[in-house]
Amino acid sequence: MSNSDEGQGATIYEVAQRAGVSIATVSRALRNTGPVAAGTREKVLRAVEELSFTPSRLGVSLAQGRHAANGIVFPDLSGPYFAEVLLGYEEVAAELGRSVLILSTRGRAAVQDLVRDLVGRVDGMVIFGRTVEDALVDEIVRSRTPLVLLARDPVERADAVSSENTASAEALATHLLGHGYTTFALAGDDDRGDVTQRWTGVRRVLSGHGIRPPAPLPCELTVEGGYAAGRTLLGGNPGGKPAGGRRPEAVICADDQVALGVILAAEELGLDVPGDVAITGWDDIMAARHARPALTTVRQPMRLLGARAARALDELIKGTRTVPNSEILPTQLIVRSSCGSHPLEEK
Amino acid sequence: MSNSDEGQGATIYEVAQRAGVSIATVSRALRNTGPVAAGTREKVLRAVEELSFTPSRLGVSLAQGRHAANGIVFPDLSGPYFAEVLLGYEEVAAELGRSVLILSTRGRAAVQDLVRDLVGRVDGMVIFGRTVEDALVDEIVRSRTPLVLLARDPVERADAVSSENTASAEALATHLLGHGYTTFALAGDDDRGDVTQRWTGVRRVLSGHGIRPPAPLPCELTVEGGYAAGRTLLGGNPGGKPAGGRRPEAVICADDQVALGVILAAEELGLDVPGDVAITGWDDIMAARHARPALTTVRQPMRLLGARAARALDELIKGTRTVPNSEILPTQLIVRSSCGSHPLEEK
DNA sequence: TCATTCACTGTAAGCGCTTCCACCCTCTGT
DNA sequence: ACAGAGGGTGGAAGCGCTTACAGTGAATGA
Repeated sequence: MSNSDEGQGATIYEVAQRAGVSIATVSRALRNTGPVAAGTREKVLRAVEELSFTPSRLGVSLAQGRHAANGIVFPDLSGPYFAEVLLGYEEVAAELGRSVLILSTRGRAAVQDLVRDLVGRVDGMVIFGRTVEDALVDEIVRSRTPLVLLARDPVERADAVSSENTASAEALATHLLGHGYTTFALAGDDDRGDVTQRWTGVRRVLSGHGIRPPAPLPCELTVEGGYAAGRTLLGGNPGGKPAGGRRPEAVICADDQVALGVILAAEELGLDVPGDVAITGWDDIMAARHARPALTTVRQPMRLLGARAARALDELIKGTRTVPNSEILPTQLIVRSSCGSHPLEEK
Repeated sequence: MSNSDEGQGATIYEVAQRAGVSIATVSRALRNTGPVAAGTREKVLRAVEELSFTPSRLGVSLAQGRHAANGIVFPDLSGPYFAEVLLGYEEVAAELGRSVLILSTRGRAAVQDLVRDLVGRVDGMVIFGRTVEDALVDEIVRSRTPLVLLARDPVERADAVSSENTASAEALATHLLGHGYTTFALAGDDDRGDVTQRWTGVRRVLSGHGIRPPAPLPCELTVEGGYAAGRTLLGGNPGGKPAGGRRPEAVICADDQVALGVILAAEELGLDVPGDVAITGWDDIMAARHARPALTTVRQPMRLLGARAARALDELIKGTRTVPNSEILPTQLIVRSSCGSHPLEEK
């Protein structure tokens, strides 16, 4: 720490000159690749210290032909779901010595270009659901960029990690049937693959019990979207009547945020939850536990999802594994009070 | 789209060869820098198309001496606060043509090295609160890397963006006094600069009313941390009695997550909120509105915080502005029911 | 004592791009 | 008809690093 103003960073040449050696030796000394005499190493390290030298990442990457970074594309960062996944992803990536570049697509005009740019900056990518259109996904796969698809049905020659949807949806629907409900509504459908799977599970159970499954009411997967959907489904729309003419006994929501919005709408319409209408979510975000009433939902392992994606990507990048792999993580039905009263309520 | 297997991406040399021109011309044609005959441009573009050429980001960056990317360091991505800020940040950064690299420090061993690595990958950095120790911040400043500090007291020669804390804390405390409370507890103190400012505001008001301000009970700024703090403050600790010997009438929490935790603890201890104890948060995260009871809190413009930081950083990087700047965004007291009953309750 | 070996070190060729500079060749103005 | 002005282009020098490859000298074994 001799120089308090190091300016814009020294290069390996200056270090070499100061240490009286060649740049090759400096590189070797720093990366422990190839032999370096103890004395020489000493001199190099001192010069490095004195100049507070840090190798230029750009130079290193260009020479090595790798970025030591990977990217992730998601629709939105608002709401806990994606944040949690990102958390798990970043954690593992860091552990594996990779930086993380993020790209959120919501409301973005030139998604294609942004994604292409991102691809050029990383060794591998994770893409969430249907944020990127199929043609581009295909282009990425063909460019041999390691790719992991998250929460989406697999694609040829790319990995996929997602959490179980259909079976847990069946469990959820079965539970609701156990409450005796016979009229249902589905809120939220964003063309997201995982949501579609959930509806499939629900439909299957309802059909199996002779109930004609309702068409999902599309809405944005946010509290606001859920609120709007809630007004429509529960009768607050201009017509004063619910869509189907009759108010459903239970509203199954695509995720927790939608459910929270529907609860707000119900409250505003003077309906009691779950007395007048049962409401369920999906994800088990923090607010689900703290909501009034607490939300019955399906917990998915959000962090783990990100973590697994990061590991899968690492294998692909390192070439440890070359055959594509598809992983499905288990979920868990969490019964709280929003779906109706229970003798012993889970907290 | 002639070739369905492009392999690992063509270089500018191959494009040049195919177009029958020099790489200099290809570069000029692509970046519109310098004159290129119409016919030539045509040939180049065709070759680019045929090879589906994308300039290597590494090459471009190395030649231009810029990354077109910036970084952000935050303690944790769990919880809505940081996610929201990140959202605003990434949005503006993308708009300005910069990628975003993220680094979360919680539970990370070699933070220093990770941060240094990050610095080497970007044109500028945003650092949250006290995630990075002062010496390193100083080192970054000296290295002339554009730097914006978020939610933290300014440092010489670096920008700072934060939201107002002290005055709104005074408003909050004043409001609570208006309810007639005389005994208070403060929950949460993570050495975060912004929290300290909040306590300062609260203390000032309490002192001004002849109330001896309590020492904050340190706890992690999470729901779990808040729960633990709540048990201690409200009497659920092994001793069976609150810390001060007497249960406080109001618990002012460092943020909403802590408040939610304290509410859980209160509930578990059979206490009514706000009947037996009033509780307030800070941030106005989504769950605050949906909690039972709904949380009185101070809303801070989380997205805007990120957005402003991104813009400030951009000015610094572009050199549009060279003098450091410090910006403080306004906050707003949101009164809901957790602090006591009100004639007309805000929703 | 001499041919080998081997620990060290330097030279230089990339990695893929941008951009200064020089060059050539049409157009102008006179 | 001729100097001068540009438009259009290629050559080549970087940007900062890694890493064959080719030395150098000292130590080894016979």
